[in-house]
Amino acid sequence: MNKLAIREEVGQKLLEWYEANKRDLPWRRTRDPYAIWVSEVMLQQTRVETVIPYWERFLERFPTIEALADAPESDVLKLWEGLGYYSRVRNLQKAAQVVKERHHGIVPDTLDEMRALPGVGPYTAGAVQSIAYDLDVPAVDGNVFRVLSRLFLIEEDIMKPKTRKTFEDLAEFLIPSGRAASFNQALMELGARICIPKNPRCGTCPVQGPCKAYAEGVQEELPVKEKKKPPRPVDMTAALVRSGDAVLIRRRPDTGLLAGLWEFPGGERMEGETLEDSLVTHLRESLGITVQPLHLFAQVEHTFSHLHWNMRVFECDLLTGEVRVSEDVRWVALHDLETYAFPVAHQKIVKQLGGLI
DNA sequence: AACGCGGGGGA
DNA sequence: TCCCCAGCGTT
Repeated sequence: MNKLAIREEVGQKLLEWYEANKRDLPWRRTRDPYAIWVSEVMLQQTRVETVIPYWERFLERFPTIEALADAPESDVLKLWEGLGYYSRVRNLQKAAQVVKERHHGIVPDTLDEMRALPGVGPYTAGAVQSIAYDLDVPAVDGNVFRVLSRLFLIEEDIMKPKTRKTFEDLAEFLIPSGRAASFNQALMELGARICIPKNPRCGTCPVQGPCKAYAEGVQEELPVKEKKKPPRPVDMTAALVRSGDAVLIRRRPDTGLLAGLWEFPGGERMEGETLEDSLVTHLRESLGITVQPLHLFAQVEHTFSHLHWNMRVFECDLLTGEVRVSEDVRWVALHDLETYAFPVAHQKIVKQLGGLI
C-alpha cells in the first residue's frame, strides 16, 4: 500500500475511533486556550487521573491569564504542590505575565509566538495551537512517539534529539486537513489506552490493519529507547528546630531542585562527614545559627528520577539566642505548615509532626 | 548532545 | 518491590 493510502486509512480510522471512545475530560469541555494550555503543562509528565483534581483547583483559583499573572508565586506553588517539576508552573506564570503585558492577555495564535514563551516547547505549542486554535500542526508527546514507532516500525532511538524531526514530519503528514485537534488527541488517546508500553491491546486497536510492528510481531520491542541511569544515592540531613508551638522552615533557592519550595533546613552530607556535623555546618552557613542535634526524629526515603535521598531528621536545640527571620526563613506554628508548599520528601516529615499536635 | 528536573502507577 | 512513564531549559 502506498503512503497516501496509509495516511488516508490511519486518519479515518483514528478519527472515527476517537469520536466513539474519547474520555470525558474536563479540559475537553472548554475552548479556552488558557485552560487548555494549563492542562497541557500539567499533563507533560503526569497522568490524566492525577491531573484532573489539580486542574480543577488551579482553574478555580486562577480562572484567567491575568489572575495567574498577578498571583503571588507562593500561591501558585501551593496549588502545584505534589505535582513535581515545579519549574513548569514557575515558567507558566512567567509566560502568563508576558501574555498579559505583550499580547493583551490573549494566548497568541501562532506557533512561533507561542514557542517564544517560557516553558513552551514544540509539544506544548503544537498541542495548544491545534486543540485551541485548530491549526494543522503536530503535537508529538511520548504517546505519539510510541504509536508512530510501532505503526511505521521506526527503530530510531526516540531519546535522541535528531529523531524528533522524523516523528514531527510524519505526524504532520498524517493530519487529515482541518482535523488536527481531534487527530492529535486521537494519537495520544490511542497511546494512553490501547497502544500502551507493555502488553498493548492490539486486539481492539483501530489501526491494527496498517500497523507494521503488529504485522512483524515486534510491537513490544518498540519504541527503541536508551536506558537511563539509576538514581544517585544521597545522604541528606534536616533539622527539626522547635520554639514553643513553632518550627523553623526555610525557602529553597529560586533555581535548581525543588526551586522556591519550603523545607526543614539541612542539606547533603559531604564525604567523610558525620550526619550531625553536616547538619550543624549547613545551619551555620545557611542560617547563621548554631544547633545541637539531640536525637533522630525521623528517617525519610525519597526517590527522584535522578536522585535517591536517604534523609535523617534530627530534633535540635537552638544554641544561638536568636534566628534572623526573613522572607525565606520563618517560625511557623505546626497547624500553619499546611499553608506552605513542601516537596513530598518534606511532607513526609510534616506528616510525622502531625502526631505532636 | 548531555544533563537536571518529581512524582505516581502498575506488574 | 521493582520497573516504567518524558517535555523543556540549561550548559
